[in-house]
Amino acid sequence: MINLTKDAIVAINSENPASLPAGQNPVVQVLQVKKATASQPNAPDRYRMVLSDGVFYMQAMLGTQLNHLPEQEVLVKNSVIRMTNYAVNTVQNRLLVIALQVDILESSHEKIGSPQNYDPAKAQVQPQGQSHQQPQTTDNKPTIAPPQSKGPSSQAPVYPIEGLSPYQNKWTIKARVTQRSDIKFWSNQRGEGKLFSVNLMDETGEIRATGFNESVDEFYSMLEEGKVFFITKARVQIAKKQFSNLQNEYEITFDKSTQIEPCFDTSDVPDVKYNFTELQNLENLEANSITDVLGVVTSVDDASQIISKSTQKPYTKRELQIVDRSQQSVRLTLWGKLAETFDQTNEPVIAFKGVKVGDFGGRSLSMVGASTLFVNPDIAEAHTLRGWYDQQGKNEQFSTFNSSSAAVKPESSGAVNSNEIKTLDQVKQSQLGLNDTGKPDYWSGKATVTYIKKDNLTYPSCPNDMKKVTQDMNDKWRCEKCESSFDAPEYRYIVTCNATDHTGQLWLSGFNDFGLELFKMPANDLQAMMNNGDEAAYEATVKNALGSTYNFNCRAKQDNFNDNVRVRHQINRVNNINYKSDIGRLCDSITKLEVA
DNA sequence: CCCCCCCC
Repeated sequence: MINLTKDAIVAINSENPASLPAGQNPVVQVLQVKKATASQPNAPDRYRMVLSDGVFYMQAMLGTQLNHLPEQEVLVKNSVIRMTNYAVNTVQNRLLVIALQVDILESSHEKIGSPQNYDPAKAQVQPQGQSHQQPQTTDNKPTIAPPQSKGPSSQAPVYPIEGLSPYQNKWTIKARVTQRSDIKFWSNQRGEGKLFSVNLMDETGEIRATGFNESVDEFYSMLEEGKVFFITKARVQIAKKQFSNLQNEYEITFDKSTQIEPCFDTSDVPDVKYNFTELQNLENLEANSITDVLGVVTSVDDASQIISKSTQKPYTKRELQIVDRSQQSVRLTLWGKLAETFDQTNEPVIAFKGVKVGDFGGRSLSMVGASTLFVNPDIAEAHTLRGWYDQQGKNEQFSTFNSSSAAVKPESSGAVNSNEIKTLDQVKQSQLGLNDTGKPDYWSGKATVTYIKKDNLTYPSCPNDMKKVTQDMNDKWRCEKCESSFDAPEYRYIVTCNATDHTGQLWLSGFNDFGLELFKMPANDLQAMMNNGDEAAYEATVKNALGSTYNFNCRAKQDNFNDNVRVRHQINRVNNINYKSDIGRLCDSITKLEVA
């Protein structure tokens, strides 16, 4: 037999929630649970409830994070629940409970008692906000300590971020600034102004807050990253999810009445929380999703300028290579001021929060608006990674994602860790590609193109599937694979070349991407020179490509040719030499020679 | 009231 908490409704409505018997989390019966009419088209569903202690009942709402309970019919009419975390606020002069965390004690139970509507006027309850939060582990802890300072903290009780919504307007949050943007100036048809935003976090959740114009002057310098503040009297609005990757349906806008003051008792306000994805598992995430990663930065490119195709604006970018214990390496792009000022040369461990997963080159990462990075964070995972990398990771091979097959075949990726650059002689001596399994080996090497086979450098291909097409009797180009005909083929490169380094030479074959890099023009253009009889231009283009030096990323695979086993080296990708990091690599190998 | 997050 379940007992409802005696006088729970009176206590909840009183100014002193701790007056609950023995400070317990109230056990109440849900007399009704119904989906509320949406206030806005894209607003999340909200569930209204009527809660009873057997004597009185009152209106309540369910925190949206608990929507799954009624949706999965775990919480239904007449369920008995224990509210382990809830908030009370005034909406249109009526008191409303928002259940933030509940235990379902009984899913369905007969109605207990004959409760009456609780009338706050009769009970002389002041219609003012209340907050009540108790750790789930103990039933006897007092409620949140009353704020000591004047100003915002005395305006309204401290309220969990998770419980904020447009339905209540009297609250104070106690939150840590986990990220602060630059001040941004905008100008459009509707006017101009400046703004900034911060990410705020407490034990229960995160929310983004934005300040415009005067609020920038008033609050920007104060809201330093990492510090904790009491914030009150700001607007809570539906978040535009397409622009936010924080886990909150709402966001805050500071306005003229907003009050913010620093808080020095910060022990209960968490730092940034991470939910790291191992780099190898990035292939399981969808492109454009947002995640956190932790990696050792093994190389840092120079900053460079790109022009956005859509806005024609220039942006500074800088690419890093990061690795982790999943033996995976991935490229990560920094933008703007961060790209310009990033200066980390000692292979730091960096925690990235809220980076965007892209599918360029298989998988890539990019910092976006709400992303943050933390160099050498003092968290357990970072220390573990540091130890592993220094002791063994730095000598290991890392897989890279690659555009054709990384997402489905991790074994097909290869090493491009600059530590793993092999000489061509090493490639031959270690007989890469020759093994019993028939599986390819992957290698990276720095070499110079010294010879290119001039005949059959291009082939006419099908625009649909890149397969070779042949000219039929009607001068149409026919693809046997997709059974279509075309007026003209799309020429693609198929390059056979000789690559040389200081230890020897090797035949390599590469395809269209390599040809584009090598000749700086589409295969159609090169073929046109041939077709137009401009053999000199053709020759000059090929000759001009000789002497190109790259870091080659190759696949070595054996095949049988006239009963002879031989190894073919196919170019997966070439990278231009980053001279700064290449010199570092050469210096390292000189040091190793000296030691030996 | 911004809301672009880029490029290979």
